[in-house]
Amino acid sequence: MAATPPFPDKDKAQVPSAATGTSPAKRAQILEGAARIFAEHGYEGASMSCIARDAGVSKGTLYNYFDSKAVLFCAFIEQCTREKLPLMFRRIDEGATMADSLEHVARALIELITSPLSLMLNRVIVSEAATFPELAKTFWANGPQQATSILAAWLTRAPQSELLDVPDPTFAAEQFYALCQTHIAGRARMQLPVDTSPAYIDFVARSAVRVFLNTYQRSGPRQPPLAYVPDA
Amino acid sequence: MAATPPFPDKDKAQVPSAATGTSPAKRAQILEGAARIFAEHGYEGASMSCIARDAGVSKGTLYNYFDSKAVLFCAFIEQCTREKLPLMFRRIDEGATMADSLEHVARALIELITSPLSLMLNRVIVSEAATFPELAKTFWANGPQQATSILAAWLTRAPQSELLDVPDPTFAAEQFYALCQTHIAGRARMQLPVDTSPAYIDFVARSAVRVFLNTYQRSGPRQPPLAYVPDA
Amino acid sequence: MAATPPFPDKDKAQVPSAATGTSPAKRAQILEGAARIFAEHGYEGASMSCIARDAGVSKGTLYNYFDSKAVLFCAFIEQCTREKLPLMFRRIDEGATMADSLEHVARALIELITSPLSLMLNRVIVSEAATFPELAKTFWANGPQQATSILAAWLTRAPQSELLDVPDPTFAAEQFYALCQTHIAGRARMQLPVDTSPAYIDFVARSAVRVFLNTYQRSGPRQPPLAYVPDA
Amino acid sequence: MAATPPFPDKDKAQVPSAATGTSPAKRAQILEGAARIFAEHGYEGASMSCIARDAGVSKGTLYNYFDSKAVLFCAFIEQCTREKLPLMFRRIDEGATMADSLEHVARALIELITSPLSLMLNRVIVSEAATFPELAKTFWANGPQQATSILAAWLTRAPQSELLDVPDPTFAAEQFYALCQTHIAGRARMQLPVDTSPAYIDFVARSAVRVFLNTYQRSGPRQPPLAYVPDA
DNA sequence: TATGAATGAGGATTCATTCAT
DNA sequence: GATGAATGAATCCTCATTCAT
Repeated sequence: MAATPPFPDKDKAQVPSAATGTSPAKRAQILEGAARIFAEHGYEGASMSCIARDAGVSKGTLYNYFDSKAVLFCAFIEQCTREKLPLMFRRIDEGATMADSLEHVARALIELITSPLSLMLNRVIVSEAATFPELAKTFWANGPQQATSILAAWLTRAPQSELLDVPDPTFAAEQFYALCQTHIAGRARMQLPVDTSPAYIDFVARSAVRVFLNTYQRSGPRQPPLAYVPDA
Repeated sequence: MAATPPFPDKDKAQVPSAATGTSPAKRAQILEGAARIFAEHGYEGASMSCIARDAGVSKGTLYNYFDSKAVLFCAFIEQCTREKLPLMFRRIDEGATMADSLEHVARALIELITSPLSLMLNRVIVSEAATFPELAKTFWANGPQQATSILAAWLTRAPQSELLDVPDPTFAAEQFYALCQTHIAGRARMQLPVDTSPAYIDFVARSAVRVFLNTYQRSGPRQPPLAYVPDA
Repeated sequence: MAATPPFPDKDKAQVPSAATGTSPAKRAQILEGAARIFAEHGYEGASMSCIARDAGVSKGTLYNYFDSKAVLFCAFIEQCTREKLPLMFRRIDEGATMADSLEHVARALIELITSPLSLMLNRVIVSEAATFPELAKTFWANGPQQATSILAAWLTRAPQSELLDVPDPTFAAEQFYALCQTHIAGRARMQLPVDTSPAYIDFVARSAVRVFLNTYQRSGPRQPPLAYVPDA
Repeated sequence: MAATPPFPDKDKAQVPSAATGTSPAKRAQILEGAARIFAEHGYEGASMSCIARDAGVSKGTLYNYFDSKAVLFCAFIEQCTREKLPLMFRRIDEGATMADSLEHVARALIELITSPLSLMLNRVIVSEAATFPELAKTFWANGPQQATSILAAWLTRAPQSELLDVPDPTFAAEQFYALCQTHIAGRARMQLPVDTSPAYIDFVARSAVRVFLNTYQRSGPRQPPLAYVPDA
């Protein structure tokens, strides 16, 4: 029974080949349409006709700019990932104290993690991770890794480096990043209802900072854990 | 242009199906095939023909046991989620000290999070969360929520409750759960290469415990952060 | 058994279709193929593959021109009904006498009723009347109703109105129409063998006229009934 | 392109063959289920599973009693046609006058023609006339032909034969039968709305009688045409 | 004999891709 | 370069029929 061809070879699009289209404006127009459709329906659920219609071009033009659905999908993910993700966490807003600065970071991370763009990219990349492994790498490098790198670098810079005891800044940054995901991130990724009120985000952020500093701050009294009071 | 295009519903109210298949063995056989295909290709990418072939039954038999692809998918997810996930984190192995016990928990959580079953469920549920929101709920209840509930309950039980200051056990458990995901979980979800050596997992586990206890332990000296030494 | 079987509607609100095909020639070509297959096998018995093969186009093209089998079926019936049926009985050919004129009408009606087109439409419309009630309306309006309307109008126009006593012209026309169906129409509808020789049609037509005028003619001697002599 | 087998050979069921079932009760039970399903969905639209379920037997039993769907369909039509149709017009109820008697006949014919059974048989037989030509013959013989035969015989029997001048009784009966279909029968066959109030049926019946007798009655004055007054 | 699970060809429909205009 | 009609393989699902129990 070597009969029916089992699955379409999604990733045979290795040859960058033809793609004769040249107008950057039209290319961008197509990518915008692709973004809307892929974001809503995922890779398998999106159809090239839909994308063409949404982008306002013909299917022929689509194929002039992108050799295949797979290539278009990758281009879309790469573009979002490279151009939009990094903008969401570029630098650390310094606060009055180190704790203040870290709270800014924590809130920024939570916002990054729960942003529609990030969640959508997470969703489509996770679901196509086996088919397009490159996309996961790019996403990781431009999203989580960039954020933790910035934080790790900050941890080792004066003046905060004076106050901290951080033997492995990368790992410490990743712990902080993990703490910022408490309760919210996993649920958001599965589109389960989540409390994203500013008060709750603030609580999560301050809790993350407190737990982090209780370990990584060089001296000073241990801070007791926080508790969430919804109305506060 | 007289008529609206008439829709040939005709007699949908037949309820011809209701899955007449009854043999539990064959049902299990089908679910096994479905597991392989859904796990590899996701919901949209899997075809009923493929599943039938893989399960060693005809397409007709598939539909004798499951009314539609959606129903089969849900049955598969529900079964994995209800029957296999809870087995992966049932109880807390007590150690000599509270830190030992928490290290056992941390290792168990990391293993749960990085298990192929859990990752696969995560992947397909995330990618179909919009279509099948119930599945996310079930997964959450049987996986992460169960784990954190068990941990939260343990935190409030003597003797460890004597030694801890945990105003919000659920949140504390979720912070611990988040800490256990440091570095590993996000990468694993995207099928990126990940260091899952026992040594590294041990390091992550002990780091989580240390950070956790530095905040939630009622008294005692602050423990300095750990550093990973790969060769150790 | 948690969840209700989720229905994967997902995104039916796409309106991906709307029949993009535009070439009238190809549309006509498809309708011709559809005519042959629907006429022979009826709605349920016809398959889109067959129609595509017969029309000499691919299945995809079929769906570029018609959104579904139901739409194609309706288009086919509507076209036949609107464009071809009315041509078969447009006006009344006046004869030397009123009886002559009515005989022309009768023969035209019998030909209409027994024409392959009319019989085919009758057959498929009757068998799908419950599913596509609009088609029956359209057929009736363009076929029988048009014919009886024309006749009813003629009955009330001078000079024949002078000679006739017709209190209810519509009903009178329908009686005449019914008389023209004597012996032939019912059998033809069931594809039973039928004597459609000109001589027999002539006999039926003249019998209808005679019976009709014996009641509706204002004065003059009653005409005795006719008898059919096959050899004549 | 002698490629795909175009249509299933519906009528290959010539060999009466196996059909090992023997219990007449079970056979009747199956036919009752078949009646309901075929009546509602037609031949193509009915499924053997549906029929089995509706009849309360297994599919295996179905095939023990009837070799195929085609055979079952024919058996169902034959049974209805032979056993139920003739009961609907068995004899002529004599009235005080010949006109009275004919009015009884006319009303009985109209009721026969518009009865659900007759319309259903008409529908399914017409739609499958090409596939099962035998059924049309049987239906005709047991329905319209029987009715017109009885009437033709009555026309030639004393005392009415004395009063009538009927050179071709069969044809005369068929004209009467045709007149009884005025306005109602064609519409009913297409499931178009039809006035079946007793008053209207009465009007149609009396009109048919009047028109008939104005030609076929041996003597007496011409009766003027009737007009329908709904409220009367 | 009665059952109903199993079969697999065939149904309507979709969609990535090509190519003549 | 842009278009969109045409293609046909692949999709989910149905159903007449068979056959082991």
